[in-house]
Amino acid sequence: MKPSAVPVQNHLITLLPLADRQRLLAHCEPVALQMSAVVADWGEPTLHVYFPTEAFISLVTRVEGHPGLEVGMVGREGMLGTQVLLGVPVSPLHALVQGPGSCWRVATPAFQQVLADSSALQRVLHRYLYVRMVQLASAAACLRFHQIGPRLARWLLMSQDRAHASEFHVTHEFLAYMLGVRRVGVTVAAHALQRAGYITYHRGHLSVLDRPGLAQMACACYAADQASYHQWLT
Amino acid sequence: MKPSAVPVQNHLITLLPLADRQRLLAHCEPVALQMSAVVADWGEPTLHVYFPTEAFISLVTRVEGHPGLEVGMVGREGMLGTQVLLGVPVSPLHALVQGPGSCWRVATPAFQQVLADSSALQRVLHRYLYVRMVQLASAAACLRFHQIGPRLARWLLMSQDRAHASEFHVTHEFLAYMLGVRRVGVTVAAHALQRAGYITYHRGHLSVLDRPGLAQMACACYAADQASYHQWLT
DNA sequence: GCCCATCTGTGCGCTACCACACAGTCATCC
DNA sequence: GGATGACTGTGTGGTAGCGCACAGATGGGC
Repeated sequence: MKPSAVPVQNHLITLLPLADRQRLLAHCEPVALQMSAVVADWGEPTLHVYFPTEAFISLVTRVEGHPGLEVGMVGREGMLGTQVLLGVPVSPLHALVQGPGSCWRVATPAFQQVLADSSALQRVLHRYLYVRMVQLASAAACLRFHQIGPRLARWLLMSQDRAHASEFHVTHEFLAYMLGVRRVGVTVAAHALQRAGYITYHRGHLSVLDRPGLAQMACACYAADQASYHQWLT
Repeated sequence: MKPSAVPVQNHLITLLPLADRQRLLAHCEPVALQMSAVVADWGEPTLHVYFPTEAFISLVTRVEGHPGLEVGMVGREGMLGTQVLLGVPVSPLHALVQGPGSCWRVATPAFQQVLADSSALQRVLHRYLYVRMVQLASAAACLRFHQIGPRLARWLLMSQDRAHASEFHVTHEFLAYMLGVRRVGVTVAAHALQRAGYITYHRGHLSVLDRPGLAQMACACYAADQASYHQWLT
């Protein structure tokens, strides 16, 4: 749990040429995000943008009469606060820390300044925003067509990627919230994955045992998301 | 059905200051989109962007093993080709003409040029893109939580808004494709709306009779989408 | 005027998921 | 070490929507 000696980096930032990267990092401050912290909320002003290095964050939309629904994740591969790229410093989503850890944080005005001065940064983040839109569209189809089991498997893979660990803290209750289903539905699906030997869990602690097994179980959206990310962000 | 004498306009364009508007219109050419034409396709290069004036277009995502799923509509209030704003001239979605009619078309390079020179245009279109993202997220939740009846009612309202007419050509089969459900599901839901006196239809020709009735039937996503559009685009 | 393709209505069995309810198990805190 | 709260497993009945199959209606083409 100690910060590693080698500075952990955010992938979007590593894509920048040295000069642009340094200009951005000059305005970055390191912050540690706590589990379950709310980093952004519906309709609230976006005071900072975040580039996770260890932490990862779930993006949750809402619809009246329902508790919420995850429509994206942001980890070391991404950025929180893309709306600032569009000149709209108001968060459209709820952002919940799902994996604690370090993060770069940039105040919105400073970020806008750096962005205006760096076409390389614009290029990278515009592409990232494009990928998010593609993923948002595919998430919609996934929600409509795919069943709990494959969606759960996909969720676990995505979380594992961002947690950089094969174990993490998550309860069935929380998973149900993320996936927009009942807790019992998650219990049944998770049970099946456990019986297949792909995962094991106990009172909120979950371990991935067989990643290829999970990948086989997951819906194709996982691979599709990966592909579009890699297509546009090296 | 004749082009009106008064030039019909696209709402995004009318939001521009006169100078910027004229600069953009100088590169626009009028085109008439035919019913069922495919204006963009998955992974294809975006050679033009479109600003509908009479026409309207459905945006369709896909997921393996399923025919497709509508995730947005573009009519006089919007623009097709927002990915160009992000420097990615490749279409992430399938774009299908759902209401025929006139449209402004701009070649991608010319559009990029005008965009670079007009901060007002950037501002308007960035906001539009933000609204599309919000709507995409809410569409995901709508797909997950809402039933066919309310979703159908919402679809009809959205189409009516964009068709500028209370009648349009659409079959149950097509509606099923858009909504991601079986044709039979649409038949049942449409039947209910007809029995309630909100709509009437016959062999592919549908008329909205009672718009307030439909609005009452539709899920809250309709109002939410409207609200976010008006919040950011006057 | 007839045929045929298209469009709409209906029926039947099935599945995934829902709502609600409750039991068992385990960690932690006093 | 006993109570309490959190977490997971199970059961029962209900419903929305699915897959499949087919029947009736109607408009356009010949």
